[in-house]
Amino acid sequence: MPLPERLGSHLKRAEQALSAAKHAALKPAHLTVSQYAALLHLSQSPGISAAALARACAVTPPTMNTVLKNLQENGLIERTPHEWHKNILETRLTEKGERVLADGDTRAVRVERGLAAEFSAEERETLIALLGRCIESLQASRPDRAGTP
Amino acid sequence: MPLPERLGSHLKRAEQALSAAKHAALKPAHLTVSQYAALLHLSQSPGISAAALARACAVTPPTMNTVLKNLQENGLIERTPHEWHKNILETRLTEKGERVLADGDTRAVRVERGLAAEFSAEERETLIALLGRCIESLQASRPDRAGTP
DNA sequence: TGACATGCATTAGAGCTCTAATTATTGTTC
DNA sequence: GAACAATAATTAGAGCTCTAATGCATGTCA
Repeated sequence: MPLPERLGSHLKRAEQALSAAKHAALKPAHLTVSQYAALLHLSQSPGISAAALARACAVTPPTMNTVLKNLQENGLIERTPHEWHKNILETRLTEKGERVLADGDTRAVRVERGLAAEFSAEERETLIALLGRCIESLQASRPDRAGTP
Repeated sequence: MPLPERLGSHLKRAEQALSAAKHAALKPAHLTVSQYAALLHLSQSPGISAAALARACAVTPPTMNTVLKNLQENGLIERTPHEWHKNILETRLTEKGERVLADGDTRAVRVERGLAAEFSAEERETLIALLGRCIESLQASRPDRAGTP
């Protein structure tokens, strides 16, 4: 099967370009793409557990664990035991985390807007719909992950 | 900016789903997705240098170095000094590498065909074209990488 | 010939990602 | 109450990825 016919190669390159662009954009904020994603979801659901955050960011718990570890070392988040549910660590942004996220967000959104400006509203919808079908199709072929969001 | 409006989140999830599907498909062949990509390009350009292979796979030379190191340890490739250009290591598939690649290729192509079957020919072209514009747009915003394929 | 640019290979270091396994807690079911 | 399932957190280990820096070889140009 010739490479240009494989949807996967195009998909991979596009994601790679996006990731590289965001990485470069977030560098001045001293954030990685993953750290930014975690902070963003965290700001929208304060006190969320690491496992739930992992689901929101579509990564596995151990992955989120390493990301959170680095964020904590940099003082951007704090993790405190849940009041009565002893097996949960509530994760929250620190003040510094709020500031850094705000800075990073303007930079990341700039990239997203630049990309969005490349397309018309109709094209954006088409692209999102097609990507959604990719995701569904690929997940359907993996029964073990059927219900994973 | 709301998350569902960000093209990036959809792009990332689609790539993640594809990568996971391929990883699972290649597991019985004892290959990672990156190793498979390297072997595939290698079979099409025998004797290519590691740097050129890195460009073909759209990764950096050190990345390709680690991939090749693992492939060599598993006896799938061999690297011999270039005849007269002493600074180049020619990389080639071993017989075992050929066999493993053939096995992995049928598995990987199965995933690609399954994904492609989700769409009509027109839809596939549309998706590839839209992804191509994503790549161009994102690379244009990174002057340092302008000419990188 | 010497200085320089180019390209290849490699190392060091940081960070992300996964699977697999372990431990602990909570809530349910018999 | 005891066994069980479900969820959360964590560790271990392998692998990929990047940037930055170094060393070496080749070819070009003054």
